[in-house]
Amino acid sequence: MNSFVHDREAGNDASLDAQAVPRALVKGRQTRAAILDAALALASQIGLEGLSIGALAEVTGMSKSGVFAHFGSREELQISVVREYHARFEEEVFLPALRSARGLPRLRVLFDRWLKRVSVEIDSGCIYISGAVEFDDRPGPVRDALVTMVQTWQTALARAIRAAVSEGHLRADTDAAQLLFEVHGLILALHHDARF
Amino acid sequence: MNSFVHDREAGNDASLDAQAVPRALVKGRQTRAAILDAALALASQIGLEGLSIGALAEVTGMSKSGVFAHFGSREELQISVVREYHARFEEEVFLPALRSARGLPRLRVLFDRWLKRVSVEIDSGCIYISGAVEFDDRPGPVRDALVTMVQTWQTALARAIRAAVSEGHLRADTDAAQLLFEVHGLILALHHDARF
DNA sequence: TGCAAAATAGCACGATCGTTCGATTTCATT
DNA sequence: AATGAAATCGAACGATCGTGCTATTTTGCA
Repeated sequence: MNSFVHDREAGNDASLDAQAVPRALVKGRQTRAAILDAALALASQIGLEGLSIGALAEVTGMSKSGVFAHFGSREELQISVVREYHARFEEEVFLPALRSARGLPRLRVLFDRWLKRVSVEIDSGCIYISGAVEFDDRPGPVRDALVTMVQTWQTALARAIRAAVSEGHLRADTDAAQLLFEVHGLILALHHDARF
Repeated sequence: MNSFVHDREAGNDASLDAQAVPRALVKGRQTRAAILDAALALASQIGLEGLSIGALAEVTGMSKSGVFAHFGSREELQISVVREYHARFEEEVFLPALRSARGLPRLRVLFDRWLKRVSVEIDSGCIYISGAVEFDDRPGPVRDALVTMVQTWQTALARAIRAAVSEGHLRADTDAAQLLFEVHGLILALHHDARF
């Protein structure tokens, strides 16, 4: 479900939508996507905790209950935002890197795009980072979702580092975890300085 | 006012309190300090934005308006918390380092205590870090106070680095800003991993 | 073109928020 | 002990929050 390449088994639940299922319900998905889009922008600015259904309704021009009905609860909305951010992150950072050669080239693209997303697109902060700070002391499903997403990304990155090592592009004695930690620190410091 | 060693001119506004001023008002300061103590603990856990006067009143066992009267506004309360955190940070991290020899020894103590404060005392998150994330998109006095405090600390640290260079403890071509950036990244990554 | 279902709106609820204000208690000084 | 100021309380306000209902509109298919 949260992919980043691994696990591709029970995936295709979107193949027979408009035909087998009696009601096609397109409009619903559309507005839901529009709401999620606005929610993502809002959450990037004021944080996942600051996200309110009322503000979201005002931005999208619909009623509070109309927005609410799409998610069933505020918590589910927050989780949906996290998932949406994850999907976009994957699409803009991870997937393009797959077109580069395994090893250092791919690792470079990964790092490059990550860095760009954090520094250039600075108008909308990284939800992985702000979410980690907001929910580090707040157990629950939202925190769980965040942890899962961040871990997925870190794992994918670690895999890319190890690939670069096994390709001979990085020194054989490279400590993948250590390098990952340092790169992560660099990104965090950059994000901090750029936004604050 | 926010010290970290520099500027020591118009400082002593606490010398003639209990005598020259007609009314001594001790109790007021006391409870204010108690409230601030609770506020600091609360803000460290749920963030400066999550800080609410109602919760603070419940924790301290007094009425909402009683708490409120000490600060005049929620914003002023938040700023007071930032200042209090700053004061404690200075006392626990910066001042002890002054007892070590100028140069690398002092820099070591600074880094050591900073790291300890961020990782060991992990139960209460760093307000510099969480505040930066919460207020990076929220202009106003609280953000201004945070920026000032963080900058004060960074400046002090940069000064210590340059001192270590001029003492010959670090290579003469050391880029202080770069080293500061890297150390900062290390702290941020550590804080992230430890709490999340 | 109808009809059922899905999508959305409207309204109200209890809770909590920051803040105001007048009454009351606690305190330091004469 | 009396007094005036400082500290604290209690109640209320308007606003906003998430959420639960019941209408009403919109949609997709026969």
